[in-house]
Amino acid sequence: MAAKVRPKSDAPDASDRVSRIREGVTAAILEHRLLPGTKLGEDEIGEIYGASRTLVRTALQQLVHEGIVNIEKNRGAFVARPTPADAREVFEARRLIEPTIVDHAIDAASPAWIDRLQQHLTEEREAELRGDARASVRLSGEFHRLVAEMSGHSIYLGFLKELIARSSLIILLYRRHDTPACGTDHHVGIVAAIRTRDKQAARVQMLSHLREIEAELFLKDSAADELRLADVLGA
Amino acid sequence: MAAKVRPKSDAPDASDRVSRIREGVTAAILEHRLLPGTKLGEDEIGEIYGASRTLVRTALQQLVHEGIVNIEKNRGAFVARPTPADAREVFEARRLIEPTIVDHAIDAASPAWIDRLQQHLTEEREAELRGDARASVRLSGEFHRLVAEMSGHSIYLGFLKELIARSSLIILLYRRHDTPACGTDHHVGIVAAIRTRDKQAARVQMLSHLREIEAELFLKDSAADELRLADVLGA
DNA sequence: ACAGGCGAAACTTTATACAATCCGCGCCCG
DNA sequence: CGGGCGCGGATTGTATAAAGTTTCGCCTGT
Repeated sequence: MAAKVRPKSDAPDASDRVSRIREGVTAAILEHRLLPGTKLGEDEIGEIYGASRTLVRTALQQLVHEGIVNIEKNRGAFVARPTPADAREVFEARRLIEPTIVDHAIDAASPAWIDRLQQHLTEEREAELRGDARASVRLSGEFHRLVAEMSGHSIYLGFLKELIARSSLIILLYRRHDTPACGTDHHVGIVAAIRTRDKQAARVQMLSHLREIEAELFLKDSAADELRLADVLGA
Repeated sequence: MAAKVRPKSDAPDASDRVSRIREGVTAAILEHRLLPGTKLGEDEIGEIYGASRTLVRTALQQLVHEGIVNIEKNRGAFVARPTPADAREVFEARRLIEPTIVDHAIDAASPAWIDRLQQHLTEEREAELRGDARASVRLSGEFHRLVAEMSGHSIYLGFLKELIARSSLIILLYRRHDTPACGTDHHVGIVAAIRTRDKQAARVQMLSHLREIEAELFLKDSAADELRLADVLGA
């Protein structure tokens, strides 16, 4: 038998250099440190992570498939800039999928998972209390991803990961005020519904939570043009 | 040595060699010519398409993200082998998404689209009449993709493309009898409902259509173990 | 004769070199 | 003085070569 311990599948991401690049860039986008339209030069990223362009390139291509990076031929890679139409589609898809996800999450709920959710709520509250906007927005997205992981449905999880990443860009582009990206209060209510295994309440609260997020956006196409112009000039 | 006559015109996909590879392999998988577990060697594919391994590699990575190819580290790329659990997830996701898709398709239905659907039904019937199983299974999947394109929702379309490709592998692995993969009759009924803009009927028929496909599968995990074992021994 | 280990071949992975393309800037011309 | 044109730098796309890993065959020892 093989004496060497072989990491069976592509599970460990940290050991893979490509995954480290991908997750680093993803985290930067989810924390609103990389703005839509920012150019992601291959040499530049390669320098940062001490990797060759080959690896950077594969990482960027994965991000393209996740919908948060665009590659223009012979031009390079850029952080994606979702249009208002994209935004509407993303949130419609989330309103369709996430109530079902939370439903399954209740089926799979164990004390360990409940604790995990509770701990996450604490982290969210702490980040909000100390005014750490970057951590707040990241944790808000991670809450939804956590519920999807809980549901155990890998297909839904994959879809939702993509939707969450795009949502982060959308919120950055189209949020009206400086309201928190994702009300922590709603998350508390959802966790409460999961704990009591009240599927109906959980679905309803998830749905209204998503509606409220979308309601805080300003999705007129004119606004997109304004923002786009402003961004170009600012750059 | 290959045709250097590549005019600088950006033809849609044909000029992109990576896309040509990706679509070629995808078509082979959707037509059940490439079986689950088949090794996809880089040199082998590169030879076929007259491309370098670099391009083959990027194409394969895209297919990994579509869920129909697995890459095992230092081992190579293989056609994916969905488990029964994967199969249940895929069909549950389809039952969730496709009724909504057909709903939107009705909103976007135009005479041109109706004609397109009608033409597709004719192709399906012809393929079935002449006993062309490969064309049949391909066209069955394409019908669902066509409806998704009709809906105009690019997010749903992307999700469904992935689900359809995986479904093709699932049907190949777990179909009980040699029943046609996707009853043409159901498609006829769905198109009729779209033509009359009867959303309720369309949703119901799409749902029962998907249920029937799944009902024709044999998704016991024991079967999966047998198959998996056979593969390990055979390899 | 069979089990076990060594070695070579084939493949994937990674890095680097080369070619093609695009953008910016200066020059020339109207 | 303004606009079009062409050249140079920079960046991406592609191919090829070097490096590491796995697998298979053969050979030896018992």
